[in-house]
Amino acid sequence: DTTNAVDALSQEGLSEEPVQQEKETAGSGGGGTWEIVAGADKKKQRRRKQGQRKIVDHHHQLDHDDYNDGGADQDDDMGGGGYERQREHPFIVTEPGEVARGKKNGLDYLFHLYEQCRDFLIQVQNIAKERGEKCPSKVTNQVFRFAKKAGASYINKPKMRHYVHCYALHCLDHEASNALRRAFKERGENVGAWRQACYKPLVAIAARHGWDIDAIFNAHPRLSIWYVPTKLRQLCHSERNSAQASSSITGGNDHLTF
Amino acid sequence: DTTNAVDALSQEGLSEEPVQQEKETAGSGGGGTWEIVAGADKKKQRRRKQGQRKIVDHHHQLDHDDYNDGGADQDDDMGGGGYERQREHPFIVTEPGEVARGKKNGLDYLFHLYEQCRDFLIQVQNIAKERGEKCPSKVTNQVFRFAKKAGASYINKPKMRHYVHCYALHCLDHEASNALRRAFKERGENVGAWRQACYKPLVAIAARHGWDIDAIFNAHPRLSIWYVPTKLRQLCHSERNSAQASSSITGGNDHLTF
DNA sequence: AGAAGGACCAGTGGTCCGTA
DNA sequence: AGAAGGACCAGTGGTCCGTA
Repeated sequence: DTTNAVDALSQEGLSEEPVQQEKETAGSGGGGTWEIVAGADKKKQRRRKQGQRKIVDHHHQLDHDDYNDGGADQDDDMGGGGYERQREHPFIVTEPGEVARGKKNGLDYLFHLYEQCRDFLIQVQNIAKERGEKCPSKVTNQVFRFAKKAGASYINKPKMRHYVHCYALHCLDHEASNALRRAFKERGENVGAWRQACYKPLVAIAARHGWDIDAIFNAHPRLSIWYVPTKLRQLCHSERNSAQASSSITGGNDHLTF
Repeated sequence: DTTNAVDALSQEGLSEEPVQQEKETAGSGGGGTWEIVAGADKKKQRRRKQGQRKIVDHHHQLDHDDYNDGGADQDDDMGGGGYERQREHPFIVTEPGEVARGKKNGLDYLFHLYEQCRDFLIQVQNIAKERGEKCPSKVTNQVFRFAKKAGASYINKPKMRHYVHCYALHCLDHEASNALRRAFKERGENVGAWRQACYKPLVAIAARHGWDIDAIFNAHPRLSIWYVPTKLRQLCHSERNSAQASSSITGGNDHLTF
């Protein structure tokens, strides 16, 4: 029931950013060898590397074809002159069934990405079983790599992990999820605000199920393949503790009293 | 039912080896800087580092007490003069119930280590649940670290992983496991030979269960906390393929024929 | 400001191989 | 030779932060 019709929900074309190349590390001072010897704390330095100034690589403008294989129409302001790298359009809060207009993607499309990842996982699992190899039960790095190789370059780990709990609400309480989307769209809230708001109803669901958020995820066939996000786990934990504290004050009958 | 009585099965005292210290890396040639610059293939080199000659560190003989905290009786030949580091006695093939004599450990003791690991896992799980953290379902590095901190220095990952399939046979077919031990003891075989022989009956069990060795492990409450060893998985896989090939020749009714 | 994602990092699973 | 285990390494889960 993962319909391909939903693919139409994604806006054609992608957001763009200039492709940039890291500057050659040619002698950024005087004695290059000294830097290697002295750079004992490599870990700190590795991060800082990114901070070095970058320049547009004009060579790549020549063999343009090697890079522009996406087929997405480049119908907009490339006036800058630099070569453009593509990013997905940002999400906006849409009602169920609503297609985002302009250079935006809607939430049905977001949730569709989770279904696509599931499909990729199933493929990875089938290949693993065929080969008699270890078979992942969750969406792992291996699955993200597979998705990328299969051409789904718009799927990436940080994005999928970022919205997992939103997808969880969508799975576990479709009506509540839809209502939340409508409310936040009406109020003109941005995606970040909607995303934050998804935590609360999930914590309420957890409360009704003995606070076992792992069991809740695992009990749902489509959700069970996703790792429980750290923040959701932490919220459930601290909320459980608060709930126990207040119920023990009011004389509630949990294991802390009597 | 993890009885403490089994602890008595381990021989008191431990095998010993001199404590040695890695030589200072002081100028192993002439131009130290060149080595760093030229040593592009670090990964190969790191292994080789271990191969450097080592010397006994006589300083440590002075503050002896800091190291000799094990309490195991040092009643044997320390004649060498070097400080002694402890190792577990090697295993020998023993019958069920038999206690190994001399500086050896028996197989009941080996299997008892698996039960101990299970206890440590349960403790780690309880702590994680209490804190609302991710809860391991298998014996992970975290569990081995916990065991070590708890004083069970004789438990380590390479050893436990090495004999997992032997423990699997012990769990899944106690009678076959016991019979194998008696046979190999009688024949005077060493532990390595017995260990190798444990694979075959496991593959036979897998054959009877549709070759799904993961499902077999997971179905057993004590075995499910252990990762399926790579070699056992591979054996099941290749044996399944051979079995299918031969049954399709004989006209067997599996999914490859008709 | 809000947002997408490359790339980093601490700690993992797996086991080699230097040790005795 | 047979065996125990320190320590290594490739690839993981998790997410920061440089990018636009």
